[in-house]
Amino acid sequence: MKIASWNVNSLKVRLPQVLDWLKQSEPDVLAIQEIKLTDENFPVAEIKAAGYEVVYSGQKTYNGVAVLARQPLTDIVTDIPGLEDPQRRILAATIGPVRVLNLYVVNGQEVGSEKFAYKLRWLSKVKAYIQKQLSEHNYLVVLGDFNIAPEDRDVYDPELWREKILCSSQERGVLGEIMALGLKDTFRYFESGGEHYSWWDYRAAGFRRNLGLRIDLILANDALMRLAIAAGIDREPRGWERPSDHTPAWAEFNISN
DNA sequence: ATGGTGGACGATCCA
Repeated sequence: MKIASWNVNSLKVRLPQVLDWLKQSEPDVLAIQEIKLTDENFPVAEIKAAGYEVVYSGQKTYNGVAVLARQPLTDIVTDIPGLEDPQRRILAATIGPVRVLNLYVVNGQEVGSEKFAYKLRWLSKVKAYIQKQLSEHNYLVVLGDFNIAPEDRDVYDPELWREKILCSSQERGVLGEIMALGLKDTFRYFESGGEHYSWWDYRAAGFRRNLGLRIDLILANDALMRLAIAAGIDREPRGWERPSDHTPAWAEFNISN
């Protein structure tokens, strides 16, 4: 089972690229973030025609998440206990034996800002939900745009980004707490080196110069991690015409469905 | 030089 994550930065603009990527990469599950459209405007027919079932939690202009899968998606959750939030950032679904939790983590703008406080609050509620999900499911994947670079090797210039948003000790601390519940970074199970990124700023020719951060993560619980056979980041879509600023990350597990 | 680009939307907000 191949599971992928991609912040598409507007599904309206990126739908053709999503369909192209599905065809060439053949994931069993694709979690997408920042669809930036309402449920009424979700392109269900196009995605079904590509051979995928889909569930979504949309919002006008900002945020919005969806999960595409070759098999039925069940037990859908879009709101979690203790988090009254109009922003559509969470979508949990079960596909075959695997529970999938798709997250569009709050960006946070700047360390110490009101949005930063919201980010930490949001993460603490999500952490509690993940703890509960771990106790209820044999196989759990938590994936998405985490808006946190886990370590310095995930950042093109760690000194420039030291204690900045996406890299601060507080953000890394909460991510560490979440992973300590029993989740591992699938990418790091297979690749220990630096210069592997999933997001490059549109500005300052970030992609051309590989000035990126690895902030799109696929975490798996220990039982599922034992079945992991590969993980990676597909840089190709970031080089396409009119790209998202993120590129897809993926992980493959030795389970048939 | 406090910039740059991109999406949504229709003046700014968000990333």
